[in-house]
Amino acid sequence: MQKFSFELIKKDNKTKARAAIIHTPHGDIETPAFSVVGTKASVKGLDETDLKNAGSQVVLANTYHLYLRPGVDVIKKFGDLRNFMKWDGPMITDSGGYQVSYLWTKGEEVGQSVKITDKGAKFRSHIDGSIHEITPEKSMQIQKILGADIIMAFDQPIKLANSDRKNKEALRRTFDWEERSFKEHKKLKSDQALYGILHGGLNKKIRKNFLDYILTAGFDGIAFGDETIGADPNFTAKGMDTVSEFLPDDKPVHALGLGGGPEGIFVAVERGMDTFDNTGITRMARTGLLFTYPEDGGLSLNKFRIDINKSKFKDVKKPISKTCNCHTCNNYSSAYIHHLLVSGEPLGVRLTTIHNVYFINDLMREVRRSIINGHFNALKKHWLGERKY
RNA sequence: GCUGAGAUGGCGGAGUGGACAAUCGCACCAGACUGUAAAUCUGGUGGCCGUAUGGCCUACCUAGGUUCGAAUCCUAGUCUCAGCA
Repeated sequence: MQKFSFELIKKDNKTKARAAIIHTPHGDIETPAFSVVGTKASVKGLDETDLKNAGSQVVLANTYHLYLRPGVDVIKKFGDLRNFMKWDGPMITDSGGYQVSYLWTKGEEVGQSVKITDKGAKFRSHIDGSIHEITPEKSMQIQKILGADIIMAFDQPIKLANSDRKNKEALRRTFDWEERSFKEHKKLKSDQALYGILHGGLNKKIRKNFLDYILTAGFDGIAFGDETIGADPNFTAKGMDTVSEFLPDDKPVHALGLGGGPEGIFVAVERGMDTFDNTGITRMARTGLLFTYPEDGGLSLNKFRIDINKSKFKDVKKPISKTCNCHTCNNYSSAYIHHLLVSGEPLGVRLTTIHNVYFINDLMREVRRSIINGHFNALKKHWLGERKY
């Protein structure tokens, strides 16, 4: 079984964009690459065959959700998550830090709460209300059982809406938690690659300090975190610009929750990101927002997507995209997809998800090719025109 | 044919004399969707005054009537449904 390693193939000479191969015990990831999100050991609507056909190389799953259900004991019986869900390629798991401290904002509003102390995060299960605690150590232990090739340090994300005092505390705690994650990971003698999560918002100094810490500590990779890499590409650019120039050549960089569709991708790739995950790709598919290529009329203005729910598609014979080569576009009309989604037919979700996942993977392949061939900027121009971020 | 119930906006369905341009649901339209408690969420939905906290018009089967005022009360008509035959 091959060990985890990062092999740089080609660097773009004008930007920080780079093509590489992340070698993992369960296969290679040719980067830049998108990791599809299968939080609860499932990419909603798709199985392994669908994912492979859509060009997916790696799947991200979630510690928080799988810990609560089905529980680590069940996964243990299957050896690891990969066997449980029948995915034989590389996997990433998130540490659960994001979920317990961020996704619970909604819960807090209705009286549920998460108590975060230096020890860890105490929270109530959204499934049955039972009380649980995840500490950095426990997150590492759970992630070892889940058995992904790439795992994340346990952190407490900064929230822009929070007070400076609260964020300062979160940052200090995150340093501490990541250090403890690292120690526990060593103690467990796991061959998984542990990424340190890079925080600091738009503050260049904090970001740089954090990066220095991650590098000197010896994490296997860097995960660019917090809210700055959301849905707004301009904001993403600002966040990444704080450290882009300092990213090392010998470590993979992952962008956690990179939004912004194709624009967000170009912004991130040209700032040195190798992999990224995003729930929006599959969620948008479920809600009918489907990606389109420039050849189909996709552009920044329409965010490279159409809303298949619109009644104007109800009798359109053409596929979603005439350029796309996915299973859905090769076989079905826009009208049929429109009908399936509007009628709430499960097949609709499967077909739209196949399309969006294929689209992003295809774009990533094209981006990779362009970096290797030295045409990255030309490709970017083809997609974004003269738009600058 | 008899007896009873009813007719409200695209549909279903509240309201039963002033606070009703009319609760609500669906449908429709628009928007949002970051390390997925998300096939979800938010907003709009008679017309016109560019937008409105505002104003005017047309509206609750039809035609009359009572009243300062009616979707709501009265009279007649038309239609629908249920039971009986």
